Amino acid sequence: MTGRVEQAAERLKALGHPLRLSILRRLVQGPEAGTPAGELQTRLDIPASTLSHHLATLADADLVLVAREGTTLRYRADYGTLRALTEYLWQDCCAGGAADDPQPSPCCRRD
Amino acid sequence: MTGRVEQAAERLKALGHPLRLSILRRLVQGPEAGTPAGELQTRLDIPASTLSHHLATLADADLVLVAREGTTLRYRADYGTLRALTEYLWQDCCAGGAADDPQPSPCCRRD
DNA sequence: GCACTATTTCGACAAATCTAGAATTAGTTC
DNA sequence: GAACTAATTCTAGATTTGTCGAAATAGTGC
Repeated sequence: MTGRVEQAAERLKALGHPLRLSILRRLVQGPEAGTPAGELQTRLDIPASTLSHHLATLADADLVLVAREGTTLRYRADYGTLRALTEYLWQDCCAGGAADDPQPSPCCRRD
Repeated sequence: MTGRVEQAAERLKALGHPLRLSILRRLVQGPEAGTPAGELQTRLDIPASTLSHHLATLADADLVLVAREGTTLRYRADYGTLRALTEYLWQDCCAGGAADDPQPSPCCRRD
């Protein structure tokens, strides 16, 4: 019974850490099939347990998906969730979220 | 000497709290001149000190601006920062941030 | 300056988060 | 099943965050 605001907040919070944002960037840049956790660990140069902790946070927020391939786990970005989140944030910023104020806010005016 | 990733993470983190997200929504929906802190307090029905704390967090992240008007402080959304943030997040999600992977990720494909 | 209102800052406590070494689980290969 | 690799879970300590009452500050009007 988690509301829209709560869910969006949870996901934004999950993105609100330099390491997790870096992880997501790598995943987006990596192959569509996903990037092995070990490769992330090597690239980011952090302890495996720390990485695993952050990956779990991202997965809990439905921002990344996992698939096992032998002994390695491949992580990849969940573009559906990411798109929904950016759209929500955008509407929050531009239209005030609800429908009771149809005209766009100044945020939308691009010069 | 704060990098782009760190700054984006700080701002996403600031948005990553239900109350702060609700505050921002109210500000976006409110008048362009800004919404008095007292009005936010009444609407959200939370202690003034708690609200002030969250407003400070949003202000520290440059997500909101303040202007004094007599004894009241009017808060309003900083659309410039919000737009930059959503754009950064969007590019992070769609193009991998850097220029070493020009073609868009599946995230951009809208059906 | 005094009373009054609006809002912030201080202080304290509980709860959540971050980090990372150690132990454990999952899977493969022989 | 033993040895090996990949990754997670456990555990603990340090730090940060969230909450909110009490006290302080900023501004207005008499």
